[in-house]
Amino acid sequence: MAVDREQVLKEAAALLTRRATTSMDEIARAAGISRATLHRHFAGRDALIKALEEQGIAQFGQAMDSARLDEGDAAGALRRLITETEPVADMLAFLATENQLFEGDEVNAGWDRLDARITALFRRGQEEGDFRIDLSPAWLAEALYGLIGAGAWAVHEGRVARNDLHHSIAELLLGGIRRSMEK
Amino acid sequence: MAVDREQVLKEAAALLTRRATTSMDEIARAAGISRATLHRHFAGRDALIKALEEQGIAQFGQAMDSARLDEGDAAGALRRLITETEPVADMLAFLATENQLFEGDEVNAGWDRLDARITALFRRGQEEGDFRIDLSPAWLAEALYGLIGAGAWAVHEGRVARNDLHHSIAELLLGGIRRSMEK
DNA sequence: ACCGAATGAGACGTCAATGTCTCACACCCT
DNA sequence: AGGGTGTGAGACATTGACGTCTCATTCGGT
Repeated sequence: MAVDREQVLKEAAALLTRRATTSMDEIARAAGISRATLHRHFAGRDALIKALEEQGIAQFGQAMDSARLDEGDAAGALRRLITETEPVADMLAFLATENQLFEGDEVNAGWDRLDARITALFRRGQEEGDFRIDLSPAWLAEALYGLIGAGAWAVHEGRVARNDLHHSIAELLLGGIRRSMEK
Repeated sequence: MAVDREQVLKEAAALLTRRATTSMDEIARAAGISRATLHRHFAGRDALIKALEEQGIAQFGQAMDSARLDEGDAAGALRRLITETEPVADMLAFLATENQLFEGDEVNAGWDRLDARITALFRRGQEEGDFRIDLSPAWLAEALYGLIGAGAWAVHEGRVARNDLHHSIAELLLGGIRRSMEK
């Protein structure tokens, strides 16, 4: 009976996002396996975290591929990205919350690559005259991560319906809060 | 030489936001004091966390008072809030990131009160026709926390200038990314 | 210059989590 | 039925952080 590695990581991400000090034992029990088995699949806590980061990065990268960031207008690409991102929102929330842990060079490099693609998307939007230029691409990228994290958290807390998530994030990011469009 | 309790808490917030497992020793050194002194001022880690939460809530509450959330239009109030919030952004980032830790009833109640005030502000904006109504006040509140946290982090990383912070947050939140104002 | 208070450095004991190991059991395939 | 694999349960030593304590030093006010 092979352990579902992906499922274990998903549980771990959910727990660690809520409480970074969650013990290996708690993670194991949440995943429905014993601590011994958890250690058989992940050499240790560090290895688990690293696997989590790697999978998160891989999934985020796939979401970006699926979103075809280079096609169409930047706003549409951003909407697609947010939609594609939804299934891995927990993972992303973990990455955004815990990216301070990045100490491995590879993981760092992997994240930098993703970040560069996001930043480039915002820059493209600005160059095409679609996005305002008084907000830096770097900030917009950080804001996107923050909103995705906040969204995942809000869903967890039941403050936002999961179905509304992309809409909530995309509309806020693209259109802001204001109802009327006059300055 | 009285230890600057407030400064210690601020440092602690910055560190703990980045890495929740930061040791007492690291916090002490970051604050420029010895571990012994840190323990003299805070009975233990739990006490430190609690003090952090309490001060964060108190400071956030003061920022809300200073912002006079009930005066003028909601957008203006929100701008004032973000401006007033800037000095305690680290604290707020900690609260927003770690509020999952809330286990003490008092702390929880205190946060709920603040959250209610923020939510009420967004609701007022909607009722006055200033804010769009397809985004729930609860989500807007979460988004605000997320953006403040992301902003504090971005400043830490040098990706955003501290002086640009309120502008970056307020403009994004109020106006969104789009340059042009047509739908 | 002096004295009390506060701090820094470090030495403990304690404890929870970790990582490793063994052994028994359940499952699967032939 | 039988061998192989994967798992659960638990024991065990190790590690690192924690909390407490002592003592020398420094700082600050008078």
